[in-house]
Amino acid sequence: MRNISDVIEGYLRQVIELSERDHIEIKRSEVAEKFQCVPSQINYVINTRFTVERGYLVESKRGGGGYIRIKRIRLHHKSDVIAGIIERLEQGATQVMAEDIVFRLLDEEIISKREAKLILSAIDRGTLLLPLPTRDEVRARILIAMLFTIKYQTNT
Amino acid sequence: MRNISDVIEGYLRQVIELSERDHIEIKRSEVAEKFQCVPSQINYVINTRFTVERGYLVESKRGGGGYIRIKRIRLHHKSDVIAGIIERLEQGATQVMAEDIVFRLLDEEIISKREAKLILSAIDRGTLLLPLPTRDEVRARILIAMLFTIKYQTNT
DNA sequence: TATAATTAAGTCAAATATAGTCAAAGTCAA
DNA sequence: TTGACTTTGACTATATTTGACTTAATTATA
Repeated sequence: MRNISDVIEGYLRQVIELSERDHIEIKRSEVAEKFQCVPSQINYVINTRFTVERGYLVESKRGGGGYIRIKRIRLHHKSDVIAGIIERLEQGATQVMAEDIVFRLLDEEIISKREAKLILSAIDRGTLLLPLPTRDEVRARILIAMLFTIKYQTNT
Repeated sequence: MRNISDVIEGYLRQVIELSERDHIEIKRSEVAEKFQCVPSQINYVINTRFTVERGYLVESKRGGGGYIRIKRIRLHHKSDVIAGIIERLEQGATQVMAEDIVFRLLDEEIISKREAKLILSAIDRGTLLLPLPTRDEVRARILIAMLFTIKYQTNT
């Protein structure tokens, strides 16, 4: 038997997922009613699961017509870092340049260690095995393609 | 009669064996109850028998709805799948072939969804932008390089 | 327009529900 | 009879649930 907090978390996530907008609005008392719990349980779920660190922003209003609004946030930081990198990549990328970029992304915690290794292996000169300057051009295109993927990825 | 730790170990192994999923979830107190022992005995069994070296991964959660989750990790399976794929890749890879491989890896839970997207973006014909047959050769090399990375990766 | 009533949401701490750690005591085979 | 392994339980750490009390916004009323 699972705990009710996890169930409510799952429900809210799903509502957000299915929503067209980037935010949802709920009535605390209604959700509490739906799951047969006290209203403050909803606060507990929100405070422990829908945090900024996890990519959510929460606003609310009390009184008549009150609500709790949960918004998904994309860290600007990440997008900006990637956008800047892509720009510099447009001219082609040597292996050293590419490696620096990958380490930077790792450092900024935009990619994981495993992803870093994956990317590095793909852009290695020994892997591409093409003559210059084609090699640096292809390397840049591969890196740009992967960065785009990371940039526009949904937060799951 | 054997000692209770061995009995509990056998029981847990069997539960894992019979489970459809690749992991099981137990309640420490329930298992302790079932075998008439103190709860910490379960920790002892897990710490001495369900270790990473023996191919298990354990996670847990305290508090209401808490659990201990034991996951079987099949290192060999993974290696074998990858080895088989690499062999077939030696001749070069069309985009369709490569995509099939990535989906297979995703299905086998050898790579994550995000990693799959990353790989797919790297090997796309629009990314490589090379004439055939070079393109298929380079694609195969990139894929092989990434698969090697995944295969020999340490479990962190 | 003040003020009171009503309607929501927020806070916080106690009670409860689990799991983890560690060391002392016990067991058993070499 | 010693050393590795096992058993046990007191104590700790963490997560969830619950409810009393507080705060804020809106609506009704004097």
